[in-house]
Amino acid sequence: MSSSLKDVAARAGVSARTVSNVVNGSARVAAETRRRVQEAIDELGYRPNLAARSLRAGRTGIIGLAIPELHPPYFAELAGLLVEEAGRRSWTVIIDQTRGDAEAERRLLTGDGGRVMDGLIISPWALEARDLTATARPLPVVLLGERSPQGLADRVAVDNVAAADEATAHLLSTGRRRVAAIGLQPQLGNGTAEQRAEGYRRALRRAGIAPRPDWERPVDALHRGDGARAMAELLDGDDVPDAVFAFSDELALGALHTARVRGLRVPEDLAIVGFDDIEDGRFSHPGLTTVSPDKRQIAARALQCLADRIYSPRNEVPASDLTIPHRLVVRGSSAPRAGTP
Amino acid sequence: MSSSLKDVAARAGVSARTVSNVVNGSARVAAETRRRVQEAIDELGYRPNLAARSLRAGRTGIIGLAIPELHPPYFAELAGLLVEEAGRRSWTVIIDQTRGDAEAERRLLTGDGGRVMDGLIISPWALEARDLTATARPLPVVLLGERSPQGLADRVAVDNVAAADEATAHLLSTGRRRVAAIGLQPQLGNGTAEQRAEGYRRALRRAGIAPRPDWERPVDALHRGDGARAMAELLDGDDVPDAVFAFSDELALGALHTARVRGLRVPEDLAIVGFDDIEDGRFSHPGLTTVSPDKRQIAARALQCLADRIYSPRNEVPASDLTIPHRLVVRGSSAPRAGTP
DNA sequence: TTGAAAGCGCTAACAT
DNA sequence: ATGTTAGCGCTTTCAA
Repeated sequence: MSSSLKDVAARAGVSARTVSNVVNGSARVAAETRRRVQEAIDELGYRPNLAARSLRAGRTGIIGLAIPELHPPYFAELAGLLVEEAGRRSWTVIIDQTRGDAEAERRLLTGDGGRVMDGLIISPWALEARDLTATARPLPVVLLGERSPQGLADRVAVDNVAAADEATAHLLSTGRRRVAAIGLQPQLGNGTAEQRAEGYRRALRRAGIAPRPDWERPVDALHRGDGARAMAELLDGDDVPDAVFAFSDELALGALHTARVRGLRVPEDLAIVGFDDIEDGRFSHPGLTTVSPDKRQIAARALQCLADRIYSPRNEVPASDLTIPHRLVVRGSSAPRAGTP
Repeated sequence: MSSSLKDVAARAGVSARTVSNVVNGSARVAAETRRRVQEAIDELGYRPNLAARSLRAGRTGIIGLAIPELHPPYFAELAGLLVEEAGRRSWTVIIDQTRGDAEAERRLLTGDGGRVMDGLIISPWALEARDLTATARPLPVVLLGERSPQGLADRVAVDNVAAADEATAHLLSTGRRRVAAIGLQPQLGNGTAEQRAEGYRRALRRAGIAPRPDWERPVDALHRGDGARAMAELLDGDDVPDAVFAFSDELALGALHTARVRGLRVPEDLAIVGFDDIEDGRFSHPGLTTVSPDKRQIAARALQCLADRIYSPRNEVPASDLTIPHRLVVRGSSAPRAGTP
């Protein structure tokens, strides 16, 4: 067993109180005493027991991040930023993968199995905001994405409808009229895909184009393979689109893959736009046009929300619903066809 | 404040002991008592305080994962697998990003700032194994990658020399003779790049080719941009290679990017092989030939090492040095040139 | 089967 | 400036 405050105190011939003061640099301690204590600490290799400290403080300094999966580039980047920003606040981050399992999400939210985390940032997949309210949680929670939780919890997200509208409008502006969508998830409750579909349709209608259900392709997950499959379905149809708006960059890269395997030229035969601005899209061929959410801001704001709640006097900070800026990054995959203005 | 064991006990009219028994499902409790207690738990929304439990148990159930950065696909995939495998053991994972900072790595290892973690899995960047021994740690540590710690700590890694040798030999077998390398990191202590360079040179020599220092390109990091830059340097040289072995897939994808921007055909004009088998390489054009380490096994074995130490009676499990299998996955980026056998 | 109580390591209120 | 001590919430030994 490693040594405790008491051991150090004994060795230095002082009381636990004094050692605690030295460790925390808090109260004033005589220089000579401090030296003796520090010596004892070094000799014993003393390290404060954080469990004890947490028990005392009623706080652990640990926050949770719950995402469907860690490895997709979007989540990996976001998680990296959250860990980094959390570090600034001296918080450490526990990562949980919910794998799109409603039960896992619920368990995290209700804190079954015990309270370690001071707060939770969750990117829901299966659950809707409404599910959250059902559970009595003393735990501060921030939702990433999702539809508006109507004051039931904090939420940080981009304006998905507007962003999807812009992306689609951009494709239309390059002269394409036959724009398909990849990435609908009718089976899901979190609403993100639905919002992007709505923006997509809105842009079409504004251009006088009637949305075609057969050009709104559903997917199981947002991985490259799903995008590749959906693209293949589109190309196997009677009527082939000349542009695709994919609801994530990974879907877009999958679609790009299929297009090239099938011998289509991108962007000449098929233009593609994605969503997320992951690094791969900057190095693909052609470069991927995409909606770029300000990920660092998502991370920073989510943590700010959490901090407000954790440090606020006895709950009742009004729930905030923050919209994070995004911008359309145009690259080669949606270049205008030769001859188009 | 949320309710404690005592509150539940009071409400149910039993002692804390009994509530504890119910919560842990441990000792035998009369059905009727259990029901009353459970009712009180539900009513009060009781959740065990894990800090208290940890303090008692002397264990937190939390392990640390320290990696340079979370977002590179290789680390993201590995981290995802580690989180998943840790879950099987009912461990949660705290993630730290060391950003290649020796001081950060050292701090994690020495446990300055206190003990929360029961163990640490670290992928060192700046530190060498030798640095580890300098610190008196009661903390179980597993090294990922690195050179052999000579019994000073557990280590899990692929055979980098052999793998690099295979990759290079594969390029030679497709008829290329002018094989360059991208990814040396002479400033680093962890040895991985050095081992891969060694394997690369070994294969060249075996084929009767003298390694050329100007074709061993150093990089600052393993990102796509670094690979793109290194490739540009190679192409700007007097003498241009017909193949490149990149020490990571990201470097390889960056190199591929540059090659295509410069109008080179891959694999006809330039063959490329990477290392890591990240998902992007499966969807790039052409598909990326790569060394594929068994990442799940890396994760599983690392956790096993940790478990052995954490649960072993009073230290002194001999340090293990595990070699994880890898295989060469051949894709389009290294296809033989037409006319080559 | 259940209760009473000690103690894990730390901080802070109170005392000197 | 430093010592003494209660108590954070839990598990578990000892008793009943």
